[in-house]
Amino acid sequence: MERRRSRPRIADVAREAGVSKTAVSFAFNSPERLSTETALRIREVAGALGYRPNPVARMLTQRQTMTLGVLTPQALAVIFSNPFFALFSEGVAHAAEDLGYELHFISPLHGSLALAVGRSTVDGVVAIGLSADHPEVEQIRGAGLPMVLVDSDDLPEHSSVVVDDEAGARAAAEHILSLGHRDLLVIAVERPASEGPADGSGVSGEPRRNGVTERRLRGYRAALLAAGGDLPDDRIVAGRSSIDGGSSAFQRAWAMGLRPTAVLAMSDAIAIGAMRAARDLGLRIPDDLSVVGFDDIDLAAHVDPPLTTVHQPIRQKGADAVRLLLAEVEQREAHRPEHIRLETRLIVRGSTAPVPAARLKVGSEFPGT
Amino acid sequence: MERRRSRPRIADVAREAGVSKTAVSFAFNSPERLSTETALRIREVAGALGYRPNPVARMLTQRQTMTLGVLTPQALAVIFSNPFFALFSEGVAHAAEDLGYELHFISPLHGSLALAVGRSTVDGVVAIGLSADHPEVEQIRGAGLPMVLVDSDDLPEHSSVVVDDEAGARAAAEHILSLGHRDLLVIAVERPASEGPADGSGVSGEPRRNGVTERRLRGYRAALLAAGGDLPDDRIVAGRSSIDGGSSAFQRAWAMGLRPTAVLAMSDAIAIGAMRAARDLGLRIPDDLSVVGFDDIDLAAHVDPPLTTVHQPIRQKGADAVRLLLAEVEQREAHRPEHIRLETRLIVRGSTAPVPAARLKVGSEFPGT
DNA sequence: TACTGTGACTAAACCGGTTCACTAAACCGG
DNA sequence: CCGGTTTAGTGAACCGGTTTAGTCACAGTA
Repeated sequence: MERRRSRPRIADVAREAGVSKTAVSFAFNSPERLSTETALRIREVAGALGYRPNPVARMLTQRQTMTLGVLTPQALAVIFSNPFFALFSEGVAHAAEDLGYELHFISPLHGSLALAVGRSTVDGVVAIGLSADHPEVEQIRGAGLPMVLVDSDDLPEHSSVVVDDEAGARAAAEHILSLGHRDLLVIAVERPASEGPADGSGVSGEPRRNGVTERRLRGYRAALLAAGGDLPDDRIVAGRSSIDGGSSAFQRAWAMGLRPTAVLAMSDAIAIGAMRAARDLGLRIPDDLSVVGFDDIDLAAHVDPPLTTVHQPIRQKGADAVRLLLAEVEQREAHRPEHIRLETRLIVRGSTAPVPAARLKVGSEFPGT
Repeated sequence: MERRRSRPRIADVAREAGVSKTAVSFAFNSPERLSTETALRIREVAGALGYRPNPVARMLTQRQTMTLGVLTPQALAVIFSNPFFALFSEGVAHAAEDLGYELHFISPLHGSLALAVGRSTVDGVVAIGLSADHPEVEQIRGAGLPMVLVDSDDLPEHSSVVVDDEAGARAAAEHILSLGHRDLLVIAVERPASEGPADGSGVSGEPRRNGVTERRLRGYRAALLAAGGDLPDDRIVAGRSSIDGGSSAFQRAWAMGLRPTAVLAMSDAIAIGAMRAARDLGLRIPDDLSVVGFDDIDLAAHVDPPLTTVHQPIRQKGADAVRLLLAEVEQREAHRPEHIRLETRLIVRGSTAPVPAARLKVGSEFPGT
């Protein structure tokens, strides 16, 4: 007696139940087309055999996978250690689950995002943090795969979700200026190595050239300009968007001789790292140094002192992206791309305070002006 | 002229290039079986047509998906907000990426994990935190899908990865005891609603009955027993494994009149929440209250004071699980399940200190003994 | 009795690839 | 020039389902 080691197929069930493959298929998908007894009997036989319809075969005939992709230019391992991304995924996951879709994370495979995209079996993609000129954007468009861009520059052909980064950054800078600070340090998110020039030069410490960083920088600048100051390049450093990244960026700035009274950080992780580094250097927060973050991750309210930061609706960003994507996936024809811009909001907590008296310059002028 | 709206198929490329489907397939998968020029020409035609082999069809014929599933009994949204899981995923993702596999997260779909498993197209699954008697374990075995269990009780048929929870918990308790503490509070991870009894009763605050909680409880007990004490049920409370969960669990204990000098928390998130709640109640840490966590997530070293905790190699757990799973996936026959047990290590930081003098009982006896 | 309709079920085509078995032509040493 | 091996390529079967277009038996109607 030969032992069948592979899973039973629809044909096995059909033979065993003495019906056609079609009948078995009907028994599962449209039982009303069969007499009640037949449908029941088929399902019984199927159960006894341990039959489970092969989902890959089903995907092939239905020409849809009921799976959505989340595309990121960074490795999964990096992604998961980023609290911002965790929140975003939460939003995406929630919406996808509600609508009955599975989720598939697409990140560079063997260093190649193109390869990963080619292999992936999804009905549509949410791309996060992918600059609009990234080559994969073109690849996905070429493949005719519906896509929603999040935190990119707007592309007319694709729906998109962004937050008003510029207004948020401006609010952060205005808050700091209103407290009398004039000597600022901006810590941006550095460009990851994978996006750097091929020769590997100038990778570390260089601000990312993508939309988010640019927009936030514009916001900071706008506030400073309105107050009669400006933001010279040597007041901008960059680091990885993590606690350690913020920590070492602040140390680097300190070593370069900078002695700011306030730090504008482009992410909460960076802000928290900067606070740690500052404290290790003997500074008290907010007495000696004010720090403002960006994002308002859950941790922000839980550090000591609680972090003043720019809140952005991260979960909602994920949920909205899925909603837009499904609108396109489910009614392919006659679909017009939609562009959503969500608002930000400054949340003042304990990490900012008036500029220390000792550092107060006469008339609160900007240094050198 | 009819516009072809669907993607080109292999037959289109074959026709356009004047060759057979087989040749096109060869051009991509085994070009050495074709003359160099033919292979090149076919690829050119394919490129011009924007042809991309349909990965679903490929999966069907190859009968493998090059995708691994990560199975969790909780909703994705919950998962992503859990730093422990983020670390674990990091380990899984790293290993999977190295080996050329995609990752697919499987979590309850419309509340049904069974449905999600049925739909998923994976070559094998890593199940985390699924108790061994969970019905889905049986379902997956029935489907003949390779599976590795993480943090469950060992099942002889499946490979598994666990850490030595009992020894870790014992080390934590011994540390606390050696500092003179006798009045302890244990905060366990509560059973999630989805695992509770159907009538919804007794869900909140009840410790989870899965292997991890049990093993850690045993470890705590062993240390206490060896020191001549014990761990009555009213010294154990439970909360969600999050900062807020720990916070409210501690508040609940306090409201019940408990005034411990030390807290043994079953996760760092809970420990951090307990510290916050304690501080809000006017307690100083570690002067008035010592707190020990479990896991050693990245944040543990970054809170104030830095958290004393039991380190477990979370990333490695993920990586090892993938390694074991692939051993089974890639050579289905003649495979013997393997069981890995990783070590834990107590990391003493700033959240634990000798019992406050005011609370020191004569002879350091246990209360009531 | 012939005609029409309906309920229950089926054979065959199809989804889009891969692969097995085979062939025609070129090559090759003796 | 012969028999055997390589090279380059092909047609058909196959993966495991769904779906289209019937077939067949039987009941109802004129």
